[in-house]
Amino acid sequence: MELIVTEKDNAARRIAEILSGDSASTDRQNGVNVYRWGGTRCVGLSGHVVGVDFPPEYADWRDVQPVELVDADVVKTPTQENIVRTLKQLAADASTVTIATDYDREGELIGKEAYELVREETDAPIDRVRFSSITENEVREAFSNPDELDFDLAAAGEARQVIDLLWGAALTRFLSLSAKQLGEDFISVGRVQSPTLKLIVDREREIQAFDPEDYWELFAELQKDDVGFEAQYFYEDEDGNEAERVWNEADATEAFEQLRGARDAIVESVRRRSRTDEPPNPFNTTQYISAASSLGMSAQKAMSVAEELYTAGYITYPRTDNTVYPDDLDPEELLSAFTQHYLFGEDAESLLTAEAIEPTAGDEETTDHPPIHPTGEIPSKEDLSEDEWEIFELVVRHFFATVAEPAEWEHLKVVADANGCLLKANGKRLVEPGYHEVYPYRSTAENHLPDVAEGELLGIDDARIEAKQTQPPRRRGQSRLIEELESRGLGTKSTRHHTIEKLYDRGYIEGDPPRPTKLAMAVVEAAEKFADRIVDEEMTAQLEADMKAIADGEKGYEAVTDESREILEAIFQELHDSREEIGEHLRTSMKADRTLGPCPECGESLLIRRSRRGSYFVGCDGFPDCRYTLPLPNNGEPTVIDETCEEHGLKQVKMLAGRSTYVHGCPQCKADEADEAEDEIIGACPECGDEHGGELAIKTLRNGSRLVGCTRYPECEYSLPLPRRGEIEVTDESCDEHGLPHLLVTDGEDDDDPWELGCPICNYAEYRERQTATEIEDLDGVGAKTAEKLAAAGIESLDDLRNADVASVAAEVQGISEDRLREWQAQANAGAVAE
DNA sequence: GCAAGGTC
Repeated sequence: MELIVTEKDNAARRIAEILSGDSASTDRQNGVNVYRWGGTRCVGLSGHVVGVDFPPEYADWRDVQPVELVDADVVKTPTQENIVRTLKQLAADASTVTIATDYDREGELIGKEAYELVREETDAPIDRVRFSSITENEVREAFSNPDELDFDLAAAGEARQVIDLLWGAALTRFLSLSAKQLGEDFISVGRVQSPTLKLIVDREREIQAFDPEDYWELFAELQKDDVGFEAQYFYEDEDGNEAERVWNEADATEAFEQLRGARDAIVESVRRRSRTDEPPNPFNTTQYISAASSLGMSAQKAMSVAEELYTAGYITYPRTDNTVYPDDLDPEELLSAFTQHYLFGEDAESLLTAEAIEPTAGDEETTDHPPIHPTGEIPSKEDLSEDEWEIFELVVRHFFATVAEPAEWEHLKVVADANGCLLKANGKRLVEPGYHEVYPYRSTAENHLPDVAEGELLGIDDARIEAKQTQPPRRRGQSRLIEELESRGLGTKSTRHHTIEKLYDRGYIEGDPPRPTKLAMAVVEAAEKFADRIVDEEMTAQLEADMKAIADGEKGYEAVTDESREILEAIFQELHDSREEIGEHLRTSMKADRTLGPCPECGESLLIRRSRRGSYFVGCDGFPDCRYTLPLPNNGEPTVIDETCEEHGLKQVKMLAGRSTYVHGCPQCKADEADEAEDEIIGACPECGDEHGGELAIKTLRNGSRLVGCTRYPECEYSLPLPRRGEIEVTDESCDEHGLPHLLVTDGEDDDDPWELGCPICNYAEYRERQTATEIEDLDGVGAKTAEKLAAAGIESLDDLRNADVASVAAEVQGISEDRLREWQAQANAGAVAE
């Protein structure tokens, strides 16, 4: 039997289709797809199926000195046991094995991992094929000219794995131990995440150190006949450049007086030029994320939607660095796939009428995957969620744009002299819309100026002066950060968005655009002082150079990893004496991130704390001497924001709970409001009204939540949730079914359009129903398609998922692994706790 | 429980 091993199931299926001429059948073995035709079997891995780690005796952080990790062994253990078992079973019966993992460094290493697993079972020959896209020609060509595994290239990847583990684990443990943070709030550092964090911290330092400068700008309205247009004052600076900002007030006032005295303005010059506006290059991952972000999608969301569309077969693989379409992509053919479509048809037809179709191309041509483009298979809009359709359309239109004509703009610059003051006005007009006709994501705003000629006299009106200040540099948004990481060679197409997400999870950044926490500033400071390499992007550059040397056979794996161990060892010698100091610095900063302000009872600080049961509350730093506390809401993670409550001098609290993130405000105010609020009785309790006379009342709790609850609480726990915000009004209307009055919620901002909540029992029932309908799709990486598949397997709500037998669901649903399901199950359970 | 890199 001949065995073919690919990097992922999707690749295995497509290769099987090509090589078998569509005759392959699918078996499930240990829950893994195995494609079979004739005497051939083809199986897909799931990326790395083994992982590197320390031997078990290093597992306990308290028993092992972090420095001991520097010289510890590193062992490989299976992480995807079902796949490893299947691979070995297949290998035992194989007469030849072909490794067909992705054509890049990590693919070579994944191939070597498969090689070693196969070698445990058989001496059969193992060869390697390489192809840059899974198309009939490329695949057939590759399989008719098999090559050998490149062990040097794989060793380069192994060196990276080991160095990342040693540095990451040893320094992470050191920092966590020194700050006595061993639980889930450990303090992590790594070769990629820490320079990324430093990038964010450095920008924050620039902002903090920024000293604004005053300047003035002058404007006037020029008029030709009845048409007015704005013009701006400018002058020639010392370097002979055109400048608009006047840097001292006296000059500005003088120029303004002069401008104000102008009766008219004479046109000095009119310059027209045309500018070509080139269509975008094919999408790599970074550019795709960036485009999706201008549609308001986070990097994480953009990637999970793209993965959905990819697994469903509508777009190509979404993780790629490539910005050049492969030769075998026939743009005409792909366009033809859209000509019959009710939405895309017209655009596709018009693009096909061009004389020659020449796609744009970027600078990066790689061998792993083609740029992201539609496959030609078109989903119906109803089958996709809104986000999925939006992204599908983006990818289709982006492909259209890459084969469309450039646009042409006409720029017009008018310079006029007004009483000795020079004024300029810029106009632009889109002469040839070109690719904009099929790609509506970029601005085509025009600025029309009237037709004026040199020497013409124009009216002048409305001269004004504006005092301004220079602004600090802006924080980078997520997609801007990812672009920055790419340009600095940090991380990879598949990891950059995870890196950012990790910084959020670790409590290093908050908000959007991300801002560093005090802890992040302290971690970067500590690292800069004692282990500069870990926050320096140079470490990646050096590693890349070493990996290249290993791949080229110029350096050995041992030499590179030994050298790295020595450097790390030296760092630990430095760190040794500063442990206390570093720990203290980190702890102080962490506390600062959680501090609200003075305790009203004792004057110490009020902090966000966590009870032993895991719920958050506000407690005094003077505990146990001072036992002052305030409650917090029980959904989400509290975080301190900059706004301060003037009455209590406490910073406000924001609750991070994914989609339902909200500002809780000052916890003291919330508690006071609840203490003052009177319960308002609205009817009998449906649980205990008949028997015990319990009544339902609208209640406000000290943690800010409101509910309809029984007056016999805690004997009777019947309750219905109410919204946190807005004024609740009890109306005269009542519910036929439950006998309770209808409620009206008036939000301060939107007085005219109150929310008719209705009967609280009916409202809650409807709310639950809506929840169930969308909750599955709220899980990471689940889109409409996957939700549909899960529903077909009987999983329609989070409750279903919590109670599901993962193994049997995985066996029933194609393309969803047990691991994935387990992750979702964990998310569903975490959600249950948060509720 | 640590990293970063695959994949889902």
